[in-house]
Amino acid sequence: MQERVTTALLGALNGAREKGQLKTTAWPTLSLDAPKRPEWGDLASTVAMSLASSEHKAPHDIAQIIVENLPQREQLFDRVEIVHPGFLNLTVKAALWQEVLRQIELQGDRYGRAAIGTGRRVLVEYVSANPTGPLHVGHGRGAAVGYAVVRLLNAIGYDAVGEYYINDAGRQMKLLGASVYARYQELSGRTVEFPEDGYHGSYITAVAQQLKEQLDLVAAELTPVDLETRCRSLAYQKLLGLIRDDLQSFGIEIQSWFSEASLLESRAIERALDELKARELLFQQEGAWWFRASMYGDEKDRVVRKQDGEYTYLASDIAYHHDKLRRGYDLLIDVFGADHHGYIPRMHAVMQAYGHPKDRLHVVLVQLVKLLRDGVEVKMSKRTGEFITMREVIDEVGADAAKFYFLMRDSKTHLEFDLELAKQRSADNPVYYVQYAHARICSLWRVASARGISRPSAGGTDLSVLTDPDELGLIKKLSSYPEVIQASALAFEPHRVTYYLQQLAALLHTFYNKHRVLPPEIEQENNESGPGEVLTPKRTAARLVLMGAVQQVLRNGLEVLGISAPEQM
RNA sequence: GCGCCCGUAGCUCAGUCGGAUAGAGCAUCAGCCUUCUAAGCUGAGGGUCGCUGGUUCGAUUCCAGCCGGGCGCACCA
Repeated sequence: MQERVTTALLGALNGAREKGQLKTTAWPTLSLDAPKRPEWGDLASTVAMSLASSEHKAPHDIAQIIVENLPQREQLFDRVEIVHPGFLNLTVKAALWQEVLRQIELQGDRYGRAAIGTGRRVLVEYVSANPTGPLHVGHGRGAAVGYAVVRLLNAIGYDAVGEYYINDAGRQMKLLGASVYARYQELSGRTVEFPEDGYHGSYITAVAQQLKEQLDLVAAELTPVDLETRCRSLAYQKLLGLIRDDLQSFGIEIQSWFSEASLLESRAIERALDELKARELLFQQEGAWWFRASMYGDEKDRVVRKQDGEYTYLASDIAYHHDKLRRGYDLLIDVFGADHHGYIPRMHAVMQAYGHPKDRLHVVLVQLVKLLRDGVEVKMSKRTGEFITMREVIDEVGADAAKFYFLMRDSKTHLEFDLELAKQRSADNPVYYVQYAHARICSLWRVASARGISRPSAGGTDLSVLTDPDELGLIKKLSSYPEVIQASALAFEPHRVTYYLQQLAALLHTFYNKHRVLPPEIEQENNESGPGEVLTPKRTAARLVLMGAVQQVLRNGLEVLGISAPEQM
């Protein structure tokens, strides 16, 4: 609908220019908002006001010119008004709104999808937690956001893939091995010194316990060093398996897993750095190799290879992003925890060092989650290994509620997550509010079929009876859904969808309480379906079509976020 | 000290490519189920959009400076 009106406005502007009434060559972007007050029409444009300065005309006069040149004015609009100082308020014909319902029925699951990104490949890297322990709540938010971003991009035509970068090389892995080794020794009655920066979490002991039998078999044949190495690889597999399981229970499907260690094995790090050397973007100083990040806006140059010959984490990351580019992705997205924001400039520098624009990489920041229980903060400490795991949250509140909560707020702002609140099956919990709207409509189908009323198709139903403000309000909301999806996807901001769904659900609940869709079971004298209206079969049919469209959009919206749409609650 | 993010109702937060009287949920108060799911609805109260300047016909939105909160500034990952 917005598209149709925008086209008409553009036609008016071009028409006026041909007649010499307007001179501006490049029109500003025509944005149409739904005005706050119903008497201001369905859609409003501020274009006349923004043209005022370049045209040297009063906004009101420009608006007048636009109105005079508006093509198909009679067919499209019931009312066209100019309001001081130059608002153009348009009231679209009800018949056109009703048309939206036919479109939704026709497009079904595809309603809201678009082809904007067709032919462009995107790689979204998210979670990427070290496989040295279970995922915690913060990872859960990153997972929900990353997954939703992938689905949103796919919805508007991009070929987007989610990838998990496994940090399975370097110091953290060594520490993991040493920690498990120490716990294993303890379990076998020997005492060894626990590594200084080792992992203290109780899950390490649990892993050691689980591996004990396996390790006992080989313990006698291996040197302590080899045994520790064995601990490392077994613990790594175990923990990565747990992470995969956790993500699966959370309903997150990650298409691709990329191992950091594979970069070392394949000498990809060397090759990636050689390429930088060839471009004279590496230099040696004090026995270390440095990347000239400062040439591309980072605050200083960064070490990629230490004095002792070891690569830094940045070296792996350079090679990893180099690899992503080589794999031919048009856009790279990294979902980072906000505590890594200092890393962004150097990654942008990497992009440019390889000759790409820096916005070829977009970083989505996800702020930390403040976990509460009954309003009291639950403290987490990485050092002692005491933290709330993602698994605990899923078990306690369910995957749907957890996802919705994580996606409710702009990911770059802090999020309070109250476990008790998220668990409550009440108005306090927005996910149920939205799902309930969906289930209520499904219930209509059940009752209708029990009473022998079949579901009408939009094409074969007279929708002209849908003129009530509540009905038109719902339709207008439905018609803006595709725009919401596009804007949300292009901004990488899934929270816009959760917000939209809550608004749509609110309109549905209001409608549902105020108006009837199906006739009452028993014939009644009073056959009112709402204030001053009579429920005729015609009205029932039209409203069923409307309900079907609302259900479709609720389902599509939940689907794109990876949240279920239950038929019964 | 430098850099990034945030500051909107008592609380948690939407909104902001500059627009008309700033929104939702929670909490508080008052109502609504013999008829399609009350996990719902209706109404009421509640705001110097952190502060001060600037740009503009118009600023919560853009710019600058301050104040407050979070995070980051390794030859760690």
